Amino acid sequence: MEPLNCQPLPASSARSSNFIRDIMVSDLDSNKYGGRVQTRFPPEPNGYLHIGHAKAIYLDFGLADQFGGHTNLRFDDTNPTKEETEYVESIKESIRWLGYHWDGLYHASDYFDQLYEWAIKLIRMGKAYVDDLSADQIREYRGTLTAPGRESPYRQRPIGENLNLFERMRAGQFPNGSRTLRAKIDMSSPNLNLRDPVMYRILHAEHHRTGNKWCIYPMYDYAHGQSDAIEGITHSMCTLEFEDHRPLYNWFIEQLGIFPSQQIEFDRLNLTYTLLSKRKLLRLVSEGLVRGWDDPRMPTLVGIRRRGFPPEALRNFCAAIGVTKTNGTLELEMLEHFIREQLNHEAPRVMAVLRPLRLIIVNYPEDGVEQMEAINNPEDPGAGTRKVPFSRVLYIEQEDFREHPPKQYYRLCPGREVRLRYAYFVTCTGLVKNDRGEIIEVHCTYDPKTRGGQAPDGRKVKSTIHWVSATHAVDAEVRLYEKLFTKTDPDEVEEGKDFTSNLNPNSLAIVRPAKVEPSLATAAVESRYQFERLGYFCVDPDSAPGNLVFNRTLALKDTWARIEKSDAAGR
RNA sequence: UGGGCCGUCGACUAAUGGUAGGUCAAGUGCCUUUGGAGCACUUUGUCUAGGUUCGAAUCCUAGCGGCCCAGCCA
Repeated sequence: MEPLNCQPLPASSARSSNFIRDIMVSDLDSNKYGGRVQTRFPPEPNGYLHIGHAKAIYLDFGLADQFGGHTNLRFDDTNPTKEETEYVESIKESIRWLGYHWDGLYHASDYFDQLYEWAIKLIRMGKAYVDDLSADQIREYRGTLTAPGRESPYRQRPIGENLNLFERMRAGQFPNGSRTLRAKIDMSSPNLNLRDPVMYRILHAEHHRTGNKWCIYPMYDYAHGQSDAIEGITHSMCTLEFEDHRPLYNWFIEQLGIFPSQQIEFDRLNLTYTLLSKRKLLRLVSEGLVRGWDDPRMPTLVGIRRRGFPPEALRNFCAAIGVTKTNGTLELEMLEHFIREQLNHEAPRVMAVLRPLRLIIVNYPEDGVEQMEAINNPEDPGAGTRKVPFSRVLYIEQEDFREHPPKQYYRLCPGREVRLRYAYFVTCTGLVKNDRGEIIEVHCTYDPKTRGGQAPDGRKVKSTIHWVSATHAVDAEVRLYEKLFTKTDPDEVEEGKDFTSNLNPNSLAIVRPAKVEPSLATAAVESRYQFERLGYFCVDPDSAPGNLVFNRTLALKDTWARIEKSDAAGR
């Protein structure tokens, strides 16, 4: 057979091999699955997807795609007490947002009937039995990591009795927890998962899809592999902690003689300054430590989206980080790099002033207004230009003026000439302070011959600063985000404390009103911009006409900040 | 201390017995109408000890270190 891996791969994935791709290539070469690659993404609908899932999605969908394969979306809904339909739509929406499309849409619950039949088959084969032990007793009988378990007294129950009892379990004749169906494997196995694992438990609970049809529900281990087999999944990827489950995954498939799906485990994504545990994220939300699941500081996909991370950047990130079986933690900076790279490429530039300082051009006509031509995106000539109104009174950034400039500070200060981006050279001639000694106004003269930003005599200025025209500017609320936690490992805490003690008190700062150029007045929700010299910003869903709200996605890399920092450290 | 998995620059990841390479981070310089972006250069690495081999990150042995497993969660 012609190896499919000879086909050119998409540019984004044209990098070195990884062990999963190697397995796929080898399976294709050996024709193990008739030339097919079929994967699945199996979220449990009990919470929101996070950046860790983005990696799984990238692998499940992306890898299959590279070999012309297919990917199913399968909701792993075997526990009605935890799962809710409200999560289903959000999960689907996040997958679509990331840019992926599933082939089949299934639920583990679609297979409850088949799973039940297979359970009966295993009972008939003498490979499963109904156990009357309580949860506590089962734990006791299971043994420990170092000591073997003991067989349940019900283990040798006759097949007919097992059949009868299991049927009555299903019929609802027994209360929750009173009995289970267990696989009969090996109570002395060093792998705890093989010590007669529970296949079914009694749960008198309404299921979000099957309603009250069932009161017994399959466990993950009994449901997952068989669901894979039913769908003809060839490569079933999951995270490392399931390695110990693989022998069980294979055991059910072998006993049942069904399609031999194979489970492949990879390393979960860990990021510095980031928590990716559903339980802890839930605490942040329920205790009001963030504003919700889609708070832009959250690592959830809905949060990241609201923050303004482009989906393409996430895909590039996943492609770059690779996949292995090594447990590690990625530096957040790696993620941020791919966000900036994408945004630099696609975000239109605009001017906005976060902390306005009035600048008056004393030699400019009182009511003069000019439309200055500005480039929308220097990285993309096709993005064209726009007009930005200029007038006598402007706002500049407070940070861009110093009465007493430190060394290496190139921005505006008394006597210094700088360029106003896309406008004129201006020279500071004076300043005005209030009673408290704060600078409230800067006075400048402009050189009319430098219109557009070039001096005909060829003289240079050391810096260019951004501005908005005071009369034309639009007010906006700007939400500035920083890392949610102060420690690279948010779980690193003193005795008696938990991760909430590592919350960064400055993770959200609201600036209001910021002054933005008028072209932003009609900016659509979710559209992404670069505020020149400041960073990348996007329009928050809270935004409305006349009430603009922006989120800072990420600040630009700031060489000056680094100079200041190392300067302070050096002193 | 039963079992499983894993150890390559500060971080992540390639090299599939044959030149230890890439990305991020850090640093230096160039360039610049964003102190952005870009470009160039630089620093740092095969857990340890033996062994096999002409040749070992790769194979073998023994250590050391890390992660996971005792839910009727997934």
